[in-house]
Formats: sequence, C-alpha cells, structure tokens
Amino acid sequence: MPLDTPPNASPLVAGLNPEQAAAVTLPAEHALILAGAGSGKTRVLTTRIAWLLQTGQVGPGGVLAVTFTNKAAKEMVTRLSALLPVNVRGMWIGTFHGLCNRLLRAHHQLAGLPATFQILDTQDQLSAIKRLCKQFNVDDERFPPKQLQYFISGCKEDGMRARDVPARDEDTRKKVELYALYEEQCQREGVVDFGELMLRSYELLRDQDAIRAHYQRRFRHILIDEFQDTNKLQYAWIKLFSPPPMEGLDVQGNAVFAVGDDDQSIYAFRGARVGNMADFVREYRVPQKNQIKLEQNYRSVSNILDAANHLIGHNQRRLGKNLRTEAGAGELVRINESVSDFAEAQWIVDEIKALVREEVPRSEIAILYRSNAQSRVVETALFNAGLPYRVYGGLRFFERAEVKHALAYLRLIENPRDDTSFLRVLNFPPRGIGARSVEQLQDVARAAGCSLHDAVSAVTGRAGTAIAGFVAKVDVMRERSEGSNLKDIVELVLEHSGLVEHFRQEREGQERVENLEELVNAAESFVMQEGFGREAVALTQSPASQGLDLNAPVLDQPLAPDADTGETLSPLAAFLSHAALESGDNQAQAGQDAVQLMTVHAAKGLEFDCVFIGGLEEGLFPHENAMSDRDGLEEERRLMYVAITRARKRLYLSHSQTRLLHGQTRYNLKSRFFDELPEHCLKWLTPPQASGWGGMGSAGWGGHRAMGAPVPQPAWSPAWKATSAPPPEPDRGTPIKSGMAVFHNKFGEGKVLAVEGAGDDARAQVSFPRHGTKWLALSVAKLTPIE
DNA sequence: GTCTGCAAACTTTTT
DNA sequence: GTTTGCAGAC
Repeated sequence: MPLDTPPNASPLVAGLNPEQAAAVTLPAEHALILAGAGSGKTRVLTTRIAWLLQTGQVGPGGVLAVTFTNKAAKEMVTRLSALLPVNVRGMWIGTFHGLCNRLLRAHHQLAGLPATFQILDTQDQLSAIKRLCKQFNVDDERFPPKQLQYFISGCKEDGMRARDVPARDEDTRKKVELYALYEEQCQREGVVDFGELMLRSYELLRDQDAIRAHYQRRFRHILIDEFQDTNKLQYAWIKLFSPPPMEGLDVQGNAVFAVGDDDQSIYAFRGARVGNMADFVREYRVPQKNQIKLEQNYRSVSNILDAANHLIGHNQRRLGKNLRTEAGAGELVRINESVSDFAEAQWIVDEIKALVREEVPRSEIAILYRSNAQSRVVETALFNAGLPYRVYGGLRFFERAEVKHALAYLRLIENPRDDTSFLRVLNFPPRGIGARSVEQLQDVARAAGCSLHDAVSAVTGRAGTAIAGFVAKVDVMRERSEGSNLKDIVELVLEHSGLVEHFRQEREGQERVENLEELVNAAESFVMQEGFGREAVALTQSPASQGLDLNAPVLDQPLAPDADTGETLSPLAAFLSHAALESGDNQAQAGQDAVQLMTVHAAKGLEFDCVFIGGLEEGLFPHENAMSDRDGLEEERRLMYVAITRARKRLYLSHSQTRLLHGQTRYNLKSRFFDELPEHCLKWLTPPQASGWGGMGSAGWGGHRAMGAPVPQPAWSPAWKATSAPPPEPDRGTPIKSGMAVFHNKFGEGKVLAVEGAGDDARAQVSFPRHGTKWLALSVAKLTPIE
C-alpha cells in the first residue's frame, strides 16, 4: 500500500472511533495513549502494529512490543495474526522478561553468562538466599531471608548493583554485603533471577555500544503496554532502545508508543512508577497532539461507569480522564450490608442462584475480593450450595513441588553447576543422603570455591559414594538425552530419577503423578507450539517500502535461532526458560461453566456481566496497611476503580459488620469508598444508615437481617464463642466526646480526635500511641472513658 | 533419616 | 483459620 493513501482508507481503521483511529495512524513519533478501562486498548495497540506493517513504514523485524504478562503478549500475537498474515515469530513481541531472556541468550558471552544459564523463579531465589545466609552464618532473626530477597529485588528494580547502593547504617551495609555475595553465588552457579534478567540486559545494552547500535537500528517502533506499571529499570531499558531527544537537538529517534492508564496503576507496591508516564511526556517531548485519551468505554452501562468516574475523581494525582458510554444507564449498583462474613457469603450465593435462574452463565459472574484470605468463606458457601466455581491464584503448574523436582533434574542436565537444583533433588526421592553429608559436600565446595557438582569427587567415605551415585545418575540422564527429543528426555528423567515411582507409593501421591505426566504433555505441546523439530524456513520478507505481500504464505521459524546471532537454543533449554518465565495456568478446575473467584489485582484486564465486590470495609478495602499515607490510599482507590470497571451490566457491592480474620472476630466500618460513589447510581438493598446489632442472632448464618429490633443480649454464631472477649455492648451511659481520653481492650489508651454520626451509627476517630489512628464504631468497639 | 507437633505469619503479584 | 517451617522424638 502506497504511503500517500489517506490513513482512514485502510480497512484496519474502519471499525475504530475517532480517537482510536487517530492513535493507530499517528506518524512515527513518540506518543502516549491514555487508555481508560474497557476503551479498546489492546485493539489500538495491535491495530497500530498492523497499520505500521501494512503501510510499509516498518517490517516485522523492526517492531518491538513489550507487555507485562504472557497472557497479554499472547493476546497481542493472536489478534495481530488475525489482522494480517504476518510472521509473528520473527517479531519481538513479548514480556519484558521474555525479551530480556532472548537478548541474554543471544549475547550471553558479552553479558558474562554461560550459554546454559538457568532462571531462578521467586521460590528458587529465596532458597538460594537461605543457602547463602546459612553459609555465612547470617542471623536470620535480624536479616530474614524474605526481607533480603525483597531488598535485593528492590535494588535491581532501581537499577542498582551492590556497589551502587548507598549504605548509611550498619544494617544496610550488611544487606549490601549479602547482596554482593548473592550475586557472586548466582554468577558461579550460572543462574539469574527475574530482576537480573532485566538488569543484566540493561547493562548489556548500556555498555556494549555495538549491540545497542544494532538494536537501535533495528527497532524503529517500540510499543509498550500497561506503561503505568513499568518500574524505574524498565523505563531505563526502554530508553536504551530509543534515547530521548537531547537538549538543543531535535532528532526524532525510534518512535515510542506507550499505552497506559494512570487510574489503573495498582502495582506501586512492587516498584511500579506511575510517574514514568509524566516523565515520558517530558523527556521525550511528546507533543500534545500525540497524547491521546481513549475515553469511550465499550464495556459497562453508565451507572457503573458513573460510579467508577465519581470514585476515581477523589484521587488528586491524576492525569485526568472521564469514561463515557453509549450503553445506556442500565441497572443501579446494588449495595448490601451483612452482619457477618458468613452472612455476606450466603447473600452472594443467594444472589448468584437468582442470576443463574435468570440464565446468566456462571462464568459471567465474578466475585472479587481485596485479599486472598477472603475467598474461603465464599468458597464454602458456594460449595455447600453446589455451585461450581473456579479460584484464580495460588500455585501454578510449574510452581508445584513435584514439577519443580522434575525440572531440577532437567536443569542439571543442562547446567550441572546449578546448586539450587542440585540441592533440591540430591536426596529426592530419598536416597540416604542426609544433612550431614550435604554439609560435608558444601564445605568442600566452599573451600574450593567450586560448585557442588565439581566438589563431589573430593568427598570420601560412605557419604561420598552416595553423592557420587547421584551425580552418576544425572550424568547417565544427560548422556541418554543426547539427541533425544524433548518429550523423551522428560519421560526419561521422570523414570530414571525415580520421581514417578516415589509418588506412586505415596498415599496422597496420585495427583502428583498426574502432574508429572502432565509435564510430559506440556513438553510435547511446547515443541509443537514453538515449531521445534519442524523444518526451519528462512524468513523471506518483502522490502519494507513495498509493504507486505498479503498473499505470501505465513512462514514459520523456530523461536530458537536468533536472527542476530544465528545461535540455536536446544529444545530443552528453551523449555526450561519457558517453565521459569511462564509459570503456567493457575490451577484450572477447568472447562466447565463456573463462577469466577479472584483478587481485584488478578481481575485487571478481565470483564464479566455481573461482578460482586465483597468485604468493602475500612481496614480491608482500603486495606489497613495502605491507609496511612495518601499514596497508599490513592492506590487502594484505583484498585476499587479497577474492580468496579470489571462489570458490564450488574455490579454488587457488599460489606459486613463483622469478619473472622486471623481467627478473631473483627468489627469493621463500611468502606469510605461507599461515600465516594454518586447516590443516583446506587440501590441500597439494606438501608445505608442502619447498623448495630439488632436481630443478628437469627441472621448470623444468612438471610437478611430483621431491621430495627435491638436484641439486648446478642446471641452469636459459633464464631463468637471462639473469641474470649465478651460481646461488646453499646455504652450509652457516658457519651464519647472529642478530646476525651479513652481505653480500648485491644489498643489500650487513646485520645478521641473526632466523633461522627449518631445512635448506632456513631463512630469515633481515636488516636492510639501504639496502633495509630483508627475509626471505631461506638456500637461495636468498647471504649471506656478514663480520667 | 523420617515423622509428628507446635509456633509464627498473614495485602495485593508478574516475571 | 490455615499453611508453612523448624525442632524434637522415634
């Protein structure tokens, strides 16, 4: 297609609204697309790539498209191939970490890594740190391994090596020292953690001028999804592919097309910097016309959208954006108050039953919650009601212990120096190598400064024989896997390691055996997908100026050989990367039509006809750990915004007066977010002003509460009996007033800062020296005035 | 070397 | 309440 064709003439742009079309057809300049929830963000991103290709502005090899999750990357590839018959294999579309892996594999020597380097997932990283701490006798009270892991990952996310970390106090100095030692250990063992993938490839591009120049020449268009979730290092990484214009110079480099939504930034807690969006506009001098807002929402009815807009309007730090829809008002947002979390769960189940009777597919119903701990009550209620459900989150396939054991053997075949894997399976299945023997081996390795594998021959005696036997076993596997296909290698390992045999004998081992068998399937389908074993066809590409020949056959090319180096990755090595970078599906109680349960974080990017958001209580949502500062609270509000905008047609919000948490009954006020929703969109199923303890004896396990009949001695559900404290009684004798000193059973002495509401709804803001400032319902919390 | 029992933690999470 | 990790007993 000639370049002078008017952009809108392209059939690609046909179904888009004006803003979307404008974004898709922007010239090759830096751009920031502010894409609201449900505004067709992925569509714009993929159509943009297709448009660039079709108009001949760039060839498939000149596109770099980055996402955060494998799911998003896959989706992009799928949609793109639906738009154009293009060889997506030759394109660099993937997650940050996936692309970093690709870079480091291609240039492993310059990056200072062995060709067979292995990737540590979060679990592996923690066990590597624990091992290190043990070796150096680190006091794990003072330096918990988890905290060190957090520290190290945090440093890497900020682009800092150990020598770059400013260490003011003794504690930090020690941590930095351990960071350096950890790095040494990883280097020696030929392993990299997730943060290292990013940092190492960043340094590679930064320090190797030739490589940087090569990729800068190659990638004319760089597209980034979910830009609001990028951390400091990821943004710096992007800058290496397209340096921002320099002062006084007005050279437009490779075009960076960033898509994001500051209102959906919910990952600050793990290092995401929303500020990158503003920095990007400034540093890349993104002109106003290239800052496009997508505000047309194609998902929700306007009552739901109004609620979302109104809520997020309470955030101060925003770029500013308002969603609109043509879908009509739709139903009101329903709000329910329950007396206990059990009652809440039961209410949800009752509503779902009604929805199912109205023929809403169960898979179109989602129950969202702030924290995983909330799922159990709901699960129990769903289970008792016989409603099929599916929980997202939890252990994923490649994270399961038995699968990790099998992977450890596979990794040792590739890289015998991988001590983490070595230790994982040295005595698993049990072969009589105890802690003493392991220590002996570790001592030798430490003294010699070599890997455990290389230290084996130096260990003598019975321990030495047993360990040598293990190494011999792995060596046999390595020899026999030479030239075999991946599936056979996996089967060989499962058999020869004795893993299958071991779990077969275990009482509860059936599922584990099945998972191991599933690993064989995973290997087989991986080979199919990646095209290993098939004839590799060289990519023929029509000159960019002529655009793509739409009739050309879609050519296939294995992922492995890298276009830049021609190096080939073995199927096993590629599979191991895949296993580490893509931990597989969450336990899918697969297939059938089931109600969807997940945290709000996990729901990002998904949508459902009907959505329940439970546990909307102060301390829970917003979560108490995030309530202290404004940034934390604003993130909670964005989280709520994400939750609301998941719903297409019907939204239920619910809160409970009490909740069993950590084995204790907690009394919660309803979330402040209720007060931030516009009244005209809401339908209170229970009167909003009602609270207190009336009638809950009969309602504790479900059913709606009889209103207005206070019961003098609240009978309580079994949950009550579990707690030692007596049922709180509203103290109507002494009124709590602002300025008063009070005593609370749990928080001790405090000072009342403010009192709000009246009667059963009255609540007081109390400042406790040890527990901070809290809002307490006077009908619930027992506050005794003190002189 | 393996099993049992108790203590401690516990927001959110992708790679 | 549940899971996970470590210590002590067998």
